[in-house]
Amino acid sequence: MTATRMTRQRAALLDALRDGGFRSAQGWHERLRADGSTVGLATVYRGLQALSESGEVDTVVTDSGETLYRHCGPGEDEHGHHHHLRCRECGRAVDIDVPGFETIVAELASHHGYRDISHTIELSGVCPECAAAARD
Amino acid sequence: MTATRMTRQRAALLDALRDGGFRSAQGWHERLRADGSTVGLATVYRGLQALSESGEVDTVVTDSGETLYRHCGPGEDEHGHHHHLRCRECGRAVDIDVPGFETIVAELASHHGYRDISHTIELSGVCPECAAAARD
DNA sequence: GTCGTTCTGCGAATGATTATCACTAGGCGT
DNA sequence: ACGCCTAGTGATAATCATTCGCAGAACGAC
Repeated sequence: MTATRMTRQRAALLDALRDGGFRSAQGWHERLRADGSTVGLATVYRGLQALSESGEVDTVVTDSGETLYRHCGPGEDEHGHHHHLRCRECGRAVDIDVPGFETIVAELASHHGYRDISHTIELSGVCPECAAAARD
Repeated sequence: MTATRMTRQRAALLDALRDGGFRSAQGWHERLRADGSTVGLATVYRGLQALSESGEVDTVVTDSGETLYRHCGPGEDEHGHHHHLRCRECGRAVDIDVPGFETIVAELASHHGYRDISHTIELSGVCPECAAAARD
């Protein structure tokens, strides 16, 4: 089996990840270095990728094409499909729930004969704090 | 003012674009070459970018990070914000309308105090034809 | 046809991500 | 505690989509 070892780097990543908010892979890398950990960029990418596959981090892709990562449910919610409302400025995000959306999507899909539907909802805006800050 | 000239390349792009379906920039480029036009890749990128800004093409970003382009409303529907159900296999897409979604989003946003909300909905699946073809 | 601008094409540059590969270090068995 | 085996690490090279820079070509108004 594929044993996953808990290394110093991985622990550091998980730890940093814990303070919520979306950050790019390189962003998390910087943060780790800032915290004193000597972690390679490649390792951060690998770690984030692994975590995203195991469902421990969510990922979103920005307009500019970079992938943002964020710590999410510990793992026990395999069903836990939810969405985010992310702040364009600071990356802070709140989990949201769009009632009935999944159902509507399923109906639309079958209506058109499409199968194996997957959906992505990306909501972004400016959070109260950043809006206030921007107002100067 | 910024006069937009109708060049051979741009015409060819618009023409190719007309047969619907999402394709990557490089995909459209290939198609143009296949049709006999000698167009540079950079030109295709520039053209698609311009068209997307003027609202004549829709863009979506795939998981792998490439941007797909597709001809859309001639331009008169500035309000025409709609979504797509795209086939993962052939790129064919149908326009869909998620009733009430915009409203729900607006409510959620204001509930959390977020402003200037923008949203993206990405629906993809396998269309009937491709599903049948895949079934062999 | 002439001219000023915009557009095109090419290749080089960028930026994010992934692969490579020799080396380090978890961690299980003893 | 000791060693071994393998997964993990890190620096760098490679990849891939996209953008830039610039010399020359092509629009289209006069």
